[in-house]
Order: sequence, then C-alpha cells, then structure tokens
Amino acid sequence: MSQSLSRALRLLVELGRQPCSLDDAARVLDVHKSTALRLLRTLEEDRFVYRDPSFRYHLGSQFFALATTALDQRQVRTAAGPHLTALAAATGQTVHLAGYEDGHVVYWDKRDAAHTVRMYSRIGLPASPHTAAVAKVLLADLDEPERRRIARAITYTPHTPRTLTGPAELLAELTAVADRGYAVDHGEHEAFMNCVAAPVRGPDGKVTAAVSISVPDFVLDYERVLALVPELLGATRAISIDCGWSAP
Amino acid sequence: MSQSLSRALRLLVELGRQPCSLDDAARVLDVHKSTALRLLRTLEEDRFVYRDPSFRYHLGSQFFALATTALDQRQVRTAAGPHLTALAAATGQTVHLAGYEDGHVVYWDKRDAAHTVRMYSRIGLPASPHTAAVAKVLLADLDEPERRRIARAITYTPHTPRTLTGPAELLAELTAVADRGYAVDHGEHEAFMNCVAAPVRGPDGKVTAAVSISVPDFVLDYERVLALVPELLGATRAISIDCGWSAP
DNA sequence: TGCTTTGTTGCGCAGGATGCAACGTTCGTT
DNA sequence: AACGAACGTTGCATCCTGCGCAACAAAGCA
Repeated sequence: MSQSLSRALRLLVELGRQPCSLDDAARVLDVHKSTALRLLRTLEEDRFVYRDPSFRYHLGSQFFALATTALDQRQVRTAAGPHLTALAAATGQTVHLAGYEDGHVVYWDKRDAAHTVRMYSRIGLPASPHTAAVAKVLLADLDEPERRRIARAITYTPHTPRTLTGPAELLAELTAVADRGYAVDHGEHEAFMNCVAAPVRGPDGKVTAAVSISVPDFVLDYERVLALVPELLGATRAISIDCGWSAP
Repeated sequence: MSQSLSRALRLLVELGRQPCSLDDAARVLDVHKSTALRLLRTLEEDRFVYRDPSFRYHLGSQFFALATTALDQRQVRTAAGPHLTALAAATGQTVHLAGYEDGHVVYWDKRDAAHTVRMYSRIGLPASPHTAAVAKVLLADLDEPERRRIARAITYTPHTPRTLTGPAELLAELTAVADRGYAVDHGEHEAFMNCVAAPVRGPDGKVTAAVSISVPDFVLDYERVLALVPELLGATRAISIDCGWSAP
C-alpha cells in the first residue's frame, strides 16, 4: 500500500539477516542508491538502524527497546514467566509459550532444556500450524468457520510420515483436542520429537495462549511424554488463574 | 527525509508505549484516518504490527524475530551470555552488558537479581552517559577528540548530589577510569545505587562492550561493592578471551 | 597517476501518498 | 424501533513527496 514504507520494512528484515552497506541495501531493494540512502537516513533518525564506523548498517537499539516492551505488553507472558521456568526445571525439558496473532501462531517465550537438542524455534517466529502442538491448542479454540477458513488456507508440508495431510484430518484433530483438553505432536514435525501442549485461559474462559513441552524420543519415549500431561495441566491451570481465569 | 516512513516509525514508537485504534493512530500522527490505515496495513503485511479481534493495533511478532536475531549477531553478546549468568549467580546481583552505538551507550543484555529492587534499565535503551558506570568505561576508550565532543554534547541532568555536573569533571573521570581499568557509579544516578563496571576487549585490544554490577546500598555498602571488582574483572577477562582478545 | 568503489548532493519529473467525502457497521441511547 | 455517534473502509482527484539521474567527493588500489 505504501511503497516507501514497504521498502523500508523489507530492508529491516534484510538487516535482521545480516548487516549491510548502502550499495547492498540498494541492490536488495532494486532501487537507486540515493533512494536507499534516504530510507536508511530516516530509519537512523529514530534509531531503528545505526551505522557503524565503517558505514555498514545494523538494526538499531530502538528495535530492541520496542521488542522488549512489546513482549512485556503481552500480559500472559509476564504471568507465565515464573511458571514456565518452574515447569522447565521440574521436567528438565524444553518449554514453549505461544499465542495466536491474526492468523499466525507465534512463539512468545521459551525455556531451553540444558542437555537436549535445541529445537528449531525462535521467539517471534510463527509455528507450523498443522504440526505444532501449541498450534492445535490455539486453533482448537477458534469458532467453527474460522477453523475451516484456516484449515483450508494452510499448505500441508509433509515434514514426516505422521504429518497431517489435509483440512479434514486437521479439523478432526482440532475437535479431538478441544474435547481432550490438550494436544499432542507425535513426531509430526520432526520424526524424533514428541510434544504435548495445553491451553492457558483468560478471565472470559477463552484460550489466550498455549504452553508445550517438547522432548526428543531418545530422552523420553512417547508414553513417558504423555505422562507429563498432568504436570503441564497444573502449570497452565496456574497461569490461567494468574491471568484472572476462575475454574468453572 | 521520507515522510510516510517517518510517520510509520513514529507510530511504531507510539505502539511501543501502548496499543491503539485506527483513530488513535490518526490523532497521534495528525493525519487523516485513511492515511493512518494505509500505513498500518503496510506494517501489518510484514507482521510489524497486528490487529487484535477488536481492531486495536499492537506491535507485531516480526519485532521479536528481528530483535532476537539481531542481538545474536552481536558476537559479544553471545560470548558474554554464559559469563553474565555466572557472574550474576556468583554475586547474586544485577548484571548488565552494554555497548557503544554511534554516540549512545546502549544496554545489550542483563541478568536481574532475584531479590533486590529491579533497576530501571531495559535492553535496547540508552544508558545515562554521565552517570552509568558502563558509559564511563565505554567512553573512556574513545580517542581524546571524540571524548571531548561527547562530553560537550551531554546535558548534565543532576540526578543526585553526587552526579557529575560538567564536561571537565567527566573528562577527568574518564582518564581516571582508563588508568584504573574499571569504573564506578557511586550513587550518581540513584542515590541508593552503587555500580562497578569493567571493559570487554576485542582481538585488537579495543573496548567492545562493558559489564557492570549494580547493587542497592541496603544490600551491600559501597566498600563491599568495590570488593566485587576482582570477580567482575575475572568475568570481563574471560569474555574478552572468548572474543579473541589475548592478554598483553 | 588513473581507475574503481562507495557515499553524498541537487534537481526536475511523475507517480504515489494524501485528504476528502460518502458508505457500511456496530454500538449504546432515547 | 429509531436515531445518532463512533469507528473502519473505499474510490477518487489533487498535488506533494519520493524517485532516478547525473555529477561530485573521497577513499582504496593497481
């Protein structure tokens, strides 16, 4: 909609991947140097980017400032923090907090397990909607038409033999999840990874976030991961209460 | 330089303070609703902002994604991470990592002490240049003309009776810091807060970052904080070595 | 010295960004 | 039920702003 802004944003994303010089920037955007210069200057004014002494541009400190405040604004995250730490400590496994933002399931926080493979996930990045246990939990709480809409829009990349392959399967899974009260990813994203996830509810009972535990199967087999569910539910229950939810 | 971009950035900063509706946005920028709408739409496309179901705009997940990767790019931060954690654990106090970016001293990382007052500092925000111990360390490493330039440019807000009040005092302090190898903030920003800071050096011996320990005086008095210096120097030495510095 | 690479400035043109007005909805109020 | 206020959305005409160009400056290199 707004050309110059849109270009600037592309530039920021690029800078997130790697710092670059003015010429690099112009090349990435496919515009004249002077155009790139003007954009970068404007970004620099508000400290969204900064130039190091050798004229290379980096993401600026304004970025970190906004990112941290934005994270803090998500009240759920603040409330969940201590419980995530506790859950990670108690189980010794990787724990994620994720939320639903306008069509995407996004990781809001995580606690890495000290001694296992690090999962490929990053705070701020979207989760895979048809495989991640957190995604199933969050999608399961949407109303019927919205679920359908999303189920139809997804591209069902088959990561492993177990990955769900189409809208029908996913929708069935979602109703199952809603009934059961928790979701499972049984090697659907990484063949050797099993996850369980459960919902965090707000004052009105709506699901506002999801917490998951992820375990490589050479650490715990599938059965044992399922055995973590009560502990997980205890944590999500505690977080929900801290968020103002009252048990029915 | 670029009007629309500049407006969008102002909007982002505003959203960092609080989420807002379309009309709010238009009011803040002092433009027509439709203009604000177009900007927000563009921002939304790249997930820099998102609309919640009730049409209010928030900072989007792209921020978290970019901020985390950008922070990881600062190799110092990666290298420092474990040492900061260790130092915070060993001393039980709040620990900061800060760096120099184009005229500003910026907090790059921190470890909060569990049981003390939380300091007003935030990753990404600039530190106060004439009071913060980290700032003294970083400025002390600049060359003479640059130091003078900065010392002249600062506004010497007197936070406490101890705050340095002018360029001459600051410049004297900086040479002292350079000689001594560490810096002190003796109640110069908050009357009840004492900090010590020391430099992290890169392969070429130049100071690339600074680490500080901050302690409220009802936890440890000034003398006892000074007693932490050897431990601090041990940490900065270890980080420097991890960054490729070799002891002279 | 000349050549390349990279950042910077001024200028004129055109297209994109802007404000306007009208419409659609959803509220809450009378 | 009817009304009006508040808010988001759309299409359009205007004009300003963001664009590419070309020339300049400075630094690195053969």
